Amino acid sequence: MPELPEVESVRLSLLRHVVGKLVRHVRVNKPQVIVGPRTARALLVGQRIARLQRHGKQLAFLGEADDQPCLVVGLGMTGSLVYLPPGAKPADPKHVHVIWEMEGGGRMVFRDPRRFGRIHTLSCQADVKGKRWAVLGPDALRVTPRQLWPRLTGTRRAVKAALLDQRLVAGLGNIYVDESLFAAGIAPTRPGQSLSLAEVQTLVRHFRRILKRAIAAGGSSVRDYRNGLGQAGRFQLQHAVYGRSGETCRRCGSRLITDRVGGRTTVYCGFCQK
DNA sequence: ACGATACCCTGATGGC
DNA sequence: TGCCATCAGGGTATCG
Repeated sequence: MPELPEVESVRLSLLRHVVGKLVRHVRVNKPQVIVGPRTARALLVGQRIARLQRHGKQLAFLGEADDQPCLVVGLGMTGSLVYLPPGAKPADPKHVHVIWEMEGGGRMVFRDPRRFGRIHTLSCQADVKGKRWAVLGPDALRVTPRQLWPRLTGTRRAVKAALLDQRLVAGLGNIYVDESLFAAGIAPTRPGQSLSLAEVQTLVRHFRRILKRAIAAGGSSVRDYRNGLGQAGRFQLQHAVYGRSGETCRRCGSRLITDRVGGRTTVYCGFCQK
């Protein structure tokens, strides 16, 4: 499940292989994954990729000029973007939906078995922020407690459901919400409304720290996440609650609770999280 | 208007 | 061994 740290790991691992490179050709196997025009030009053919920019869980491929087409990729649950050096073949050719051929013979492959991922084609750079990212909240690595507090207290929903809502804050998914709420000692079921500024300060401090550590570890590979070079992450080894359903709390030793909050499986400690 | 739920989709898993 | 049900969940649509 690519969340902010996984998408950032993909971005960092792709940088050196695609930035500054001309896109020579594109092959689309599954047009349904593309939202917007599907012409070669819209898919960056003939353009040089100048920058890779991330906001929340979304990754943008930007050209050199403001008025050139751009791509915004959302990986969904099982989507991956992998760079293949000249001559290399995808580890698994099944569910390969789009292939870009780059200058020099390298290729970038979009693969997504569950097909929740999307590639948005936009006609100019202004549309990335103006259209695609306008609906998203501040990036989770940049949001301040002062920004987040009114957003969380403005809803009666469970704080977990609110944190998963990309319109309030962008980048957190099921893994990092559970990990952050555990670290901050806040129960996921608490109404957003009930959080004090001090609690939101604690929460922000913890999710910033956790996200940065996760990026340093190359993300969490729970099932099939891989970075832009096909490598697994290692942060799943440091999870305190996610995926530890029924096991004991590392802080107090009591049995972790498994519940459904915000429509998602949620693991937390009934004693450490109030 | 808000919040909860259904849906999309495939692969892994477990029970029989 | 094979079959079926269940679960995983990001984002969006739809319903109450």
